[in-house]
Amino acid sequence: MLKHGILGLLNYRQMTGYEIKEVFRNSLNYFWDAQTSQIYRELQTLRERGWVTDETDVPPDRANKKPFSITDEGRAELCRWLRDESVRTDTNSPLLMKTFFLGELEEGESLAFFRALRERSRESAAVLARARDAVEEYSRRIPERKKAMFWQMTRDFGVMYNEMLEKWAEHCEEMITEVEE
Amino acid sequence: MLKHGILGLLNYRQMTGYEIKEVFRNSLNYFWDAQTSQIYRELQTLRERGWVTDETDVPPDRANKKPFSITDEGRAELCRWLRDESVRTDTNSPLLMKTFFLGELEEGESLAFFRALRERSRESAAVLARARDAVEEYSRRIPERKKAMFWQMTRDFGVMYNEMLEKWAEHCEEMITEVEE
DNA sequence: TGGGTCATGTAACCTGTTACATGATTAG
DNA sequence: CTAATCATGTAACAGGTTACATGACCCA
Repeated sequence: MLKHGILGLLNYRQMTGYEIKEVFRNSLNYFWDAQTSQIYRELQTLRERGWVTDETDVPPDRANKKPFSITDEGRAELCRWLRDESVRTDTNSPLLMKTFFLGELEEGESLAFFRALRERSRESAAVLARARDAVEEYSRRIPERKKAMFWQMTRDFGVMYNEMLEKWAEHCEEMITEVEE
Repeated sequence: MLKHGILGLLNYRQMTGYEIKEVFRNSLNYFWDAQTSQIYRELQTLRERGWVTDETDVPPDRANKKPFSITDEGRAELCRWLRDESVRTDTNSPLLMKTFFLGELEEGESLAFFRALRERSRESAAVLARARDAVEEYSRRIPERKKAMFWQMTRDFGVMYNEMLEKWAEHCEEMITEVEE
């Protein structure tokens, strides 16, 4: 998966591994966490597959920089992946795994679990609220207005998911307290 | 993660690897996908850690069955995990990764993406609707009513997530068509 | 007796994580 | 000059996937 994320970024422009990491940390962080070690490794395999190249016509401004750019094969692969029907339906939720077995704990403890969840949800809501303007601001500086729309969609997902999560946690707390009476 | 799922199930009762697989396939399938190969491997490491044992007092009804049961250490570990604050916030969403770069495709294609998503969402909604009664039915046959409540919560999450997903997909389709005019 | 499903695995691989090492460049 | 941060990696591990192998049991 990270492979295609990297391809997507290199499709915008030539980048070094370090820059890729920065973009993930600053823009894609709320739906993907990328380790530098993995980024550098993936860049090697992408190069072996001929999807990216480190031979760029624009030489780096620093000696210790190693910029990569996407190849035509890489662009083809990016589109193939985007068109691919089989969108993994993000199964495997550690959150629900835990919830499923939460009946083993005392009422107080399971209540605390959902309260902590709501707390964290509120925190990310604050982050996402700021993200809206950041995306708008950034998109104003690039030519392709269309792309910014899809970036905003991922942020909107975050907002809606958060709202849902908070509602769900509340619902669970009610279920627990109703039984307790 | 699967380790603790297995511990949770063995905490209900003694089970073979095959039975564990069946429970995952029939009850936990909409939030976790477990391969048999992994289940058998995890059972070995759980045994090595002393959290489960294959030495059971109740001998299997079939020669080729190998039932496992949870140990006191296993139960302690299960509770430790349930109480653990650091609930991984399920980052890394392949769905959003794809959405982020969807601007590379034609409007028609990106619209098709969200329509397909809504279609799949409606399908799982139907499955989850049936799941409600299944959980109720099953819980009526066991003594611990309390546990069934948490099972229902995971189903409710599924329902709410699905609704959210459908709304989001609709919202995205609107964004695309509004720009297209 | 032969096909289905019950039942247990092994091996290779892929993706992501954790911990660590190291050199180059820049700002104070 | 020195500390921060820019920049590139390696090694070992953990968790999950894919493909395959194999034997027991049951029912028609």
